[in-house]
Amino acid sequence: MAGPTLRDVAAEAGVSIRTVSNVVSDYPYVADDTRARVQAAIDRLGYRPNLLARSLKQGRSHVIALVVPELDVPYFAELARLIIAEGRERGYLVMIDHTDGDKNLERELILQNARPMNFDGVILSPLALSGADLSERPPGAPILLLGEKSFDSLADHVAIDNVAAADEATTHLIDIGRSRIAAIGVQPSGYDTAKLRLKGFRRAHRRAGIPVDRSLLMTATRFHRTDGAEAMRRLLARPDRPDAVFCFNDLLALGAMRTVLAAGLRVPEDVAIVGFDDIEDGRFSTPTLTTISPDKQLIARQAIEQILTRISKSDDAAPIEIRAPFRLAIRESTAGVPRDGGSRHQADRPASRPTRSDSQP
Amino acid sequence: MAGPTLRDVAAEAGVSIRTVSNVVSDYPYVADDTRARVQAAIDRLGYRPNLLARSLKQGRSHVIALVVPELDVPYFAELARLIIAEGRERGYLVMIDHTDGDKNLERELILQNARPMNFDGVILSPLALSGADLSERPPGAPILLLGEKSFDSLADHVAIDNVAAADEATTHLIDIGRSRIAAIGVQPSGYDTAKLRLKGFRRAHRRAGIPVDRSLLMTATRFHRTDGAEAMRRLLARPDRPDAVFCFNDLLALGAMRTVLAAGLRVPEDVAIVGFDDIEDGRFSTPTLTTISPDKQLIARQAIEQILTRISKSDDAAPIEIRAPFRLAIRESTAGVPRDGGSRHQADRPASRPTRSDSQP
DNA sequence: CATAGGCTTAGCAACGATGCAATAGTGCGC
DNA sequence: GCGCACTATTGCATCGTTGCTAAGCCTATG
Repeated sequence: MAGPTLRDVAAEAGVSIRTVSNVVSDYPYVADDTRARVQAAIDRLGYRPNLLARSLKQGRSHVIALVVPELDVPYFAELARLIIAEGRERGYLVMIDHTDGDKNLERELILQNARPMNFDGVILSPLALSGADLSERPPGAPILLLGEKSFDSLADHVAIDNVAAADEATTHLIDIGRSRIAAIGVQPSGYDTAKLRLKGFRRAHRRAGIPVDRSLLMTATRFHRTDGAEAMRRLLARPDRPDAVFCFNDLLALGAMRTVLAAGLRVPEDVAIVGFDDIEDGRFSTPTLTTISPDKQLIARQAIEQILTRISKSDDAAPIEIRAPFRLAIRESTAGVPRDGGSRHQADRPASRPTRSDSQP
Repeated sequence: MAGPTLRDVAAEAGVSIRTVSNVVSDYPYVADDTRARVQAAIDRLGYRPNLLARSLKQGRSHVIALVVPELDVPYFAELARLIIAEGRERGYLVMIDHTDGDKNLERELILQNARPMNFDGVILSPLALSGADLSERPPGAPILLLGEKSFDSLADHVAIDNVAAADEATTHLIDIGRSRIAAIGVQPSGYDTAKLRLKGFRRAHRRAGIPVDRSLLMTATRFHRTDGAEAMRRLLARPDRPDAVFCFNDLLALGAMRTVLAAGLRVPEDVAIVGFDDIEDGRFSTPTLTTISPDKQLIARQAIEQILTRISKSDDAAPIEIRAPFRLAIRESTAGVPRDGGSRHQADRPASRPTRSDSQP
């Protein structure tokens, strides 16, 4: 169970523990034949350094934690994968934990006291974390936030410009001729993401001179398919249903799409849909989903790079804010089909989709 | 950066380090007032035990690794979430890593030498790992395999009965009147999962007295949507296209479904589709996806329980095999719509789906 | 009154590694 | 011939914690 230690290798090679350590850590002043002898002993015994002991001594674990609300939400899974990969390239292990939505407060607290496991840093994708929570954090491993700018930045963060992105998505709906546009994903309070996306939604309306119908702002406690489906059901039950929906994430959008289609309506002809996040599902739904596509690869890289900088330099500089790029991926769910008023049941399903503004894998 | 240690607390409380340790670990023979004094000091300083040091001393890290091929494949993400949760309940941290498909061999090897991080155990979901690879593993942390029975079991494993499940899925297609049934996901070699599912597929045919058309067995190098879409494209290009498809996982099925719908055909009327895994996407696709639904919750629990048993008892008993239950979730993609020969373009989209054998969230 | 036994506290060594710096041995220049 | 720079190897202390065990005290019991 215990595995060989430096001591065992030293005995095997007939040198001191220290010399073995020197070989392992590539210390230059080791005679060639000694090095060879030690290496042979290492191979023979199958020695592997005990990272726990090394970490303890060095005061650094080479592990960073990634905390997301829910790992099985595709956006987070995709991001987690990229962050793990980025960390690995730099010799860091990434430990994932999830807060399960609302329980986050308690979990968050545990993570702010994250010293226990000796994470060298924590990358946190907050749901309902306030600036106050952050400021109460005891000094320890650096924290980096993914997503929203949490009030007065008390920590680094990496995010796309949510307002601009939501604006662009909404403007796209306006551009294809929609005017009764609903929003799904509005949050009661505290959730920065939703706030910023709503802000962009409003801004687009303002610029286009279209009033926002407040009754079309649908709240969603969580950002799952089922919430999107439910919100859309409420929307369809109204006499004056919307002709487009901007959903604050792709899962909401896919849930909403399901409801629209199951009700016998067409997407985008009757209801155009735009999502947010560009998860893979949306590239294979029917119709495929128009969505805001953040550059996840870049987000992952910048997050890791920035937190490693903090770690290595114990950098006390002011928190920085990193803007990652995004683009609007236009697909079939808004397919540029012009709004044509009453002819609601004109065609069957088109045999092949006409426009394809975005590559389909 | 360093945080207070036992020593600091001891000084603060005016007792020995050992006594503080006794308080922290709930040793019963500590005088009440001493305990109170120490606790106060702990609170005042914000002391948190250093788990690295504790692990080093105890020779146990309370971390287990979960290695999956790809974290952003929904099935694995869902499973990972459950396993993390199960581990957490038992005081274990679960560290996730992914092998990225084929690179797995090298990564696997690293993980078999997983001692570095001092994982107490490794839960591995292998893609192309052979029994030989396993037997070469140096003795160390116990390994548990998720999924297929890898030849002569050299490690515990938890899995559903893939042959029976594939059989049931295929039989369902036969029961609703299909006879030209394709399979998507056949693997060239070495991949146990695919082999077993193909075996069940054949068995169902044999029992029903229907010959298997080998040209309908579609290989797929990976199990992604795009592979399913591509395979289905090849199938549809044939003059004698199939009337049903059994896909070896849900992603393949969703990709295949996309292709069928984009070609202007109907699911299930023209082509019925069954998947495997029951990922959430399939419950919200249109049509919703009939699929084999393994009891993931139970798989996660049993995997954690079994590996913790091995860890705690350093149990040398023979490897055991745990069968998790599954069921066939019948949804719209096979919706019991009877096969009606030529009338391919009969109806428009049904306004509301007729049968609903499975709950829709 | 002596002794056993329970309570309470603490000292020491050790987990496996590395930082620091000392000890030798060699070759070189002046 | 001596000091100095450089190479090669090593011992000791230490990271923060816990296992083991001793020591002191107090109470109950024969």
